[in-house]
Amino acid sequence: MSKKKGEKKAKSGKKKELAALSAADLAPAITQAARSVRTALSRSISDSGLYAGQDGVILALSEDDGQTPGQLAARLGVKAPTMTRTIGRMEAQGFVERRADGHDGRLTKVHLTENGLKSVESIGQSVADCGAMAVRGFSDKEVRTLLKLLRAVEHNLQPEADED
Amino acid sequence: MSKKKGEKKAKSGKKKELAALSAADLAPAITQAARSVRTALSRSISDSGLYAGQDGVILALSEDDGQTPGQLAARLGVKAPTMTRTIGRMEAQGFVERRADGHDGRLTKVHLTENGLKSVESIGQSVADCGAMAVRGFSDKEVRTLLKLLRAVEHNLQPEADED
DNA sequence: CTTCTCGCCCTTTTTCTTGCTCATCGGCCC
DNA sequence: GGGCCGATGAGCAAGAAAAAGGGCGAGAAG
Repeated sequence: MSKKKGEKKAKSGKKKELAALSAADLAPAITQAARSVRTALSRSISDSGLYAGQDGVILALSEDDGQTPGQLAARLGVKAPTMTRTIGRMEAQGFVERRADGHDGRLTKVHLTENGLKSVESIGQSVADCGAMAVRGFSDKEVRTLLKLLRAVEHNLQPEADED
Repeated sequence: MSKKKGEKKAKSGKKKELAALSAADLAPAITQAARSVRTALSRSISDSGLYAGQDGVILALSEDDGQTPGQLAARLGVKAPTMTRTIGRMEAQGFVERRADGHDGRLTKVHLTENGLKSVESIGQSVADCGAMAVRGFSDKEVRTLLKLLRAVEHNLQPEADED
């Protein structure tokens, strides 16, 4: 697998190399952008008493209450163990609560508590505010383009959903 | 699905609200996309023996060897303590080594070891490969647009660089 | 037809890492 | 000597992978 491209600047004269260079820059770019978003969002929602990554659980539950950890994990794009621990912490914080499903003993339904329900709009506002700050100066078309490309990237990187 | 989005507050009915909704979707989208990139990259470089986040150190050092932790942190967009710990672990793994600067006692220069130097091309290949997979099906123009928007987002979220 | 066992699914636990914030220590410049 | 900058340490949390626990259902056997 020794694909010695040698020096990066040793271009073979193919335009594909230029695209490859851009693609190589994409991973760091998206990582840094996500870190910035994460940090900004973390500060926005810290006054609500929760941490980055918990906001998605609140919002997902506000749309469909009583989801299982697996559903939440799939919806938010994280692994099940991560969701389990996040739920456990949010339960300790009093935002959500776990209820055993009567029909399937292996299922656990996650419900918003009153406290969690009250924080929904605050969280939504913080997320929207953070997003608005991120796209400050963008045209509406640019925002939609960014959104579309982001989702395409996410779709391209799904290991299972490789329909190519 | 009962998506009662307009239920939280009575909006004023301006077209700006539509943009706000897109902006609200941006934070989750970029977070999930970054998670996918991080996971894919982590698997790509795991056979090189290092973890996600360490690749940037290797590549940055391959371009300019002997940088200080602070320079690396600024370059990779992480905080100094994070870089310190990452460097410490990579030093234990044998990829980099710390050397005290003779002129300034408070500075620490980070250098690539022979082992680290050998992994440079493999890492660069993994990053490029991951980026290429992420933008599969994208036109060259779309890739550049995504890159540009990503950097603009990052710039918008810098607390210090608030030139507004 | 009943019952038991095996396999699968979902959840949870554990261990590793990155990343941030706050706090500390040490060396340099004024 | 005092302030400042840079590096480091401690504590908190997310996220991933590997593995364990428990329940449900289907299929085989009586």
